[in-house]
Amino acid sequence: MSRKKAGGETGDAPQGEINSTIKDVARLAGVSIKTVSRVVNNEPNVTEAMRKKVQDAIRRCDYVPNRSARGLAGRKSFLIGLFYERQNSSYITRIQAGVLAYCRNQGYELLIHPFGSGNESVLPEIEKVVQRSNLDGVILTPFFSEWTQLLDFLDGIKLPYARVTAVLDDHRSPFVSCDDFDAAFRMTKYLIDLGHKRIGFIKGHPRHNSAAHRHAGYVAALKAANLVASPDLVAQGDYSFTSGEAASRLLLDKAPDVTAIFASNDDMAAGVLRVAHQRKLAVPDDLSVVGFDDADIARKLCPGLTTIRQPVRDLAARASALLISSLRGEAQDQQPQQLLPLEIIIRDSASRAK
Amino acid sequence: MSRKKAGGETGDAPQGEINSTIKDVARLAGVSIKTVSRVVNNEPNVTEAMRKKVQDAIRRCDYVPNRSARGLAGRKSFLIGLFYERQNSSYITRIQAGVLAYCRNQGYELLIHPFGSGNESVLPEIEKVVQRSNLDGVILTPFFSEWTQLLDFLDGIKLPYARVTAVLDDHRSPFVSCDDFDAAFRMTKYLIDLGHKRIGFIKGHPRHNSAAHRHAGYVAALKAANLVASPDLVAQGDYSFTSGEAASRLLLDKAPDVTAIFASNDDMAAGVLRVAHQRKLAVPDDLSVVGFDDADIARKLCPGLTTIRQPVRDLAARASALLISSLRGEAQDQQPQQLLPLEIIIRDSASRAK
DNA sequence: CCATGAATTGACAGCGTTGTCATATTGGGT
DNA sequence: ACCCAATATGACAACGCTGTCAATTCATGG
Repeated sequence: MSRKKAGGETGDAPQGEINSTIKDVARLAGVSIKTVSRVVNNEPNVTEAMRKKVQDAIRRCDYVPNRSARGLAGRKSFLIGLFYERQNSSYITRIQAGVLAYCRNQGYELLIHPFGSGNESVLPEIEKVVQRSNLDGVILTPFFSEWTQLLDFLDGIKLPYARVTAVLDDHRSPFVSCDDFDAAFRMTKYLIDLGHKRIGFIKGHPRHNSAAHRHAGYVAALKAANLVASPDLVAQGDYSFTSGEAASRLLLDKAPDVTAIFASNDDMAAGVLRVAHQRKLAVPDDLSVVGFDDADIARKLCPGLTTIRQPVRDLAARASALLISSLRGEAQDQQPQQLLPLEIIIRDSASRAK
Repeated sequence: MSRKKAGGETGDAPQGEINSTIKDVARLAGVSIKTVSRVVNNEPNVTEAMRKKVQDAIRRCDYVPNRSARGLAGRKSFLIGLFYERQNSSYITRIQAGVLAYCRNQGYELLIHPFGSGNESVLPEIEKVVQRSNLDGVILTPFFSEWTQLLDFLDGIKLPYARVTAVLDDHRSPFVSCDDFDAAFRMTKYLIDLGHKRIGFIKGHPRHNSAAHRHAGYVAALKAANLVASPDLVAQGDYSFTSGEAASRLLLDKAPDVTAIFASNDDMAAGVLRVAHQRKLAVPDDLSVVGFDDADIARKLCPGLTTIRQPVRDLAARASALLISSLRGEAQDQQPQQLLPLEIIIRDSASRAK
């Protein structure tokens, strides 16, 4: 921390050698440190002239407030946590990007906290982390964002949180989500419009709300087109690649006449591709395959995967905004619950049914 | 921060309602706060009996030191940064996991800092981040770990760093690396042993040292087997999927008789797979393809990609250990430069030459 | 021109630690 | 027993900032 500054950035700033403190700024501006503090924190009741003068001094001595001192005095840490399930790198990388993009500008730093999959045994682990990390708030992604026990715990210790999650009807805290149902509906309709009548579906992890919504969208689209939604056409997966392989084998055995398979995420769709390859089914000629998420892998598979793009980065940024504005005690200048649109990305893995 | 504790964890700890401070511990143990501080920080000159007593008190009132106060008083932040290039999610997720695994236990928290690709324009951005974030040290991954200008900057401000990087011969700071040359040599030899004589190679990003080492390993293996290392067999890539596609097209045009292609990483290998698919070349029957990294995607492609596994997590954990021990001012109890082994992972994308 | 309340500014006491230095306390060596 | 060094412990002042509240300035109406 008390490090030397890089020398001679802008022709040797006046006081620019050592990390300057609020006192230096105050002296330079000829005001009290409290006034500097007011300007830094955008507090009201500072005349425009004063604000200008102070900001100028801040710039001149390259002042950056000391996080520790701020935290100590103000009982805040300016640290927010991101809880997520280990794995799932593409998704989480994008979440991180979104959160960082917003938080940094707001003077908050991000502490990432990958945990094992949500079950009893991680709860104590989470408790410990929360206690040590000194967080001002956290951002939750699925499955954590839907895990009642965890939410109860956070509510209990009054740790503010915002969530990225599937649509749900609790009223616990702000959240941001996508319309999984609608997107699955549209994707299914897209396949139907391509002439497919027997469309298989691989469900996601039963614990994730998104899995149910996506499945419901699929069923609704079939119904809307007067197609039968037979259980033979559906297999259970858990959003993992291997579960996609297993489910598609099962599906292909139960219903060898399917001409298309809609996997609830891209990893499972990759599993379907693998199985199709093993069984000498050409994709998309013999079998159309579509996924969900538009993960990194979707464009790298061959054929490129037709899928649904989640605006993950934006979801994360909005969740951050929600969290930070609530940390600031600001009135909800944003709606506490937001629904973002999903976009179908057409690549090469689905084609007209023969 | 000054939050209530979760109620009634272990039958209502004695003083456990509010976050307790060092004073509470001192009172409970009947000693001065300084002594508590000594115990917490593992300082010498504390009798065993005293240490026990204090540790017991700490446990009884569930004490966790306040990060901000520690930072302020000790001029440390207990925050370490991880700088990396945006993109490349699989690799970076594993790096994060490795760093976290080590740092958390040591009482350090991780601040992640993705930046655009290293060029002049990110340097100021990095400077700003360093200044605001209050880091005690940073961990660098390629390309940043090999970027002289950045290292100069960090040296200039005396910010300690440790690196994950390709082998290099500077003596600037500790680093951890893998033997890219050797692994590439062995992989090439593996292909040669499968009977391949015309083996194409796709180079990585010229700025990364690993790219040169991998290429050198390939060339050396060919030479060792008395095969010609013709320039026709080599194409330039930049570690991206699209560059893999482009390079393999070029390669296949220049040297239509290649029976195997060694791509310098898995993303580019995925690009090769895509092009092979487009050109109706069956992999591995018509063309063997191998990659490097064992990224997430390697096992999800079809066919599964034969590649080289980097112990990324371990690399990151060791770099963290190096950094933290230097932050503590400990004598180098570890070698400042470490070389980790690489392992060939055989899947289904390479087979005996016809 | 003065009184009044609102807006602006400042003085100062913490916040919870660690660093420094002074003060016990201990264990040998005579 | 007695002295000295070494070891253990404690008192207290920072660290750089924010919160509180008092002091000052300003605008307004009488």
